[in-house]
Formats: sequence, structure tokens, C-alpha cells
Amino acid sequence: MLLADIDFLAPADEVARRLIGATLLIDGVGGVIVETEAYDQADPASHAWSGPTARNASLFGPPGHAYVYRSYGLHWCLNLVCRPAGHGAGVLIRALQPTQGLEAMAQRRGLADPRLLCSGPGRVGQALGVDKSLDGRPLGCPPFELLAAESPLDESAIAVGPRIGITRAVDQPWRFGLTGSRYLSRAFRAVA
DNA sequence: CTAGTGATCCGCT
DNA sequence: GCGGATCACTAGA
Repeated sequence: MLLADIDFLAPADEVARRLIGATLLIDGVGGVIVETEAYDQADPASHAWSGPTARNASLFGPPGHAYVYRSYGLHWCLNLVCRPAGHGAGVLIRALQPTQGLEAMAQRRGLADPRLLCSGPGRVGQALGVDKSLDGRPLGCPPFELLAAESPLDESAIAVGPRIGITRAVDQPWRFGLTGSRYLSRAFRAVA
């Protein structure tokens, strides 16, 4: 299974859902995507909301590329750009289950607990060595590797909920996760 | 377990 | 000047 299995022209929330269970590697280091969030241009919580700027240019660039931004002045966060018909939209990678390059990740993070290596967008960035130099780079070639899940995930395997750490459009259910994973940045609230 | 806070930079209401 | 798509650490319940 290769990059071609993921259609980055689909709406961001669909791409975010489909990415759960896929494997993301940078220079051979990474793991299985267990948590994502979708951000669309028509979405007050998105960096694309106010239109293209120098910072978010990659969000308006070709789909299937990376958008990297600095969060709170210290963390690098990775988005995968998807773009339904002229929109600036992307999927934030919020958490991975580490499977490859555990030593490199532990070294970069300064700790070894696998559950703390990639359980949050800033942690993912640090563990995979993400920085501004990857902004705008295509996901289909080195240092990136993106492998679709071997078999499609069952509906019940995908948890859905409100996004984390935003103040606008808080009710939009555009956070997706692998149900029951121990590598999430936070647990999903159980369905009532 | 939850709540609060400092770190640290950049882009823009 | 203000406020983040965050994290780590502390204090207290």
C-alpha cells in the first residue's frame, strides 16, 4: 500500500478519518497514526481561515504535501495538506503509535516511555525531527513515507470528537482517533 | 486526578 | 501588544 491509496483531494475531515491506521515515517522514524484533526478554510479555527499568508502558504499549495508551523513559539507541528477545489485545508497529525526508530525518538524526546514519545502534535514533531525545512515538501518521496493501513478500519474502530486546544468552532467534531489506543494525546469521551 | 503556569516566537486584529 | 491547532512541571484535592 502506498501514498496513492490516500486521496488528498477529499475534504479534510474525510482525509483525517482515512489517515487513522496509516503509517507515517520521516527518515524511517515514526509509526501508526492514531489521532488526527481536520482543519478547513471555511473554519474559524483553521490557519487557513483568513486566507493565504506567508506562514500558511503551504496549506494553499498542492495537496499531498506537508504544512509545518511553529506552535506557541516552541513546538513544530505537522499537517498533511488536502484541498477540495481551491480550499486551503489540512489534517493535523496529533499522535502516533511508535513502531520504527524508537531509539531515535527517545533520544530526541529525552525520554523512553513509548506512550509519551508521540502522544501530542508537538511531541510528534519533536520525535520525528520535524522543522520548517519540511514545510511544503511532498509526502510521496523522502524523507517522507506514508503507507495506508493494510486493511480498511471498521467504523467502530474510529473515535470522533471535538478538537483540542482551540477556542473557535469548538463543537465541530473533527478530531479522529483509533478507538482504545493507548497512544492518544487524550482519551475520547465515551459515547453517552 | 484536575487546575494553574512559565517557556518562547511569530504573525496579525 | 496579544494570543495562540502545546508541553512539562508543580501544587493541591
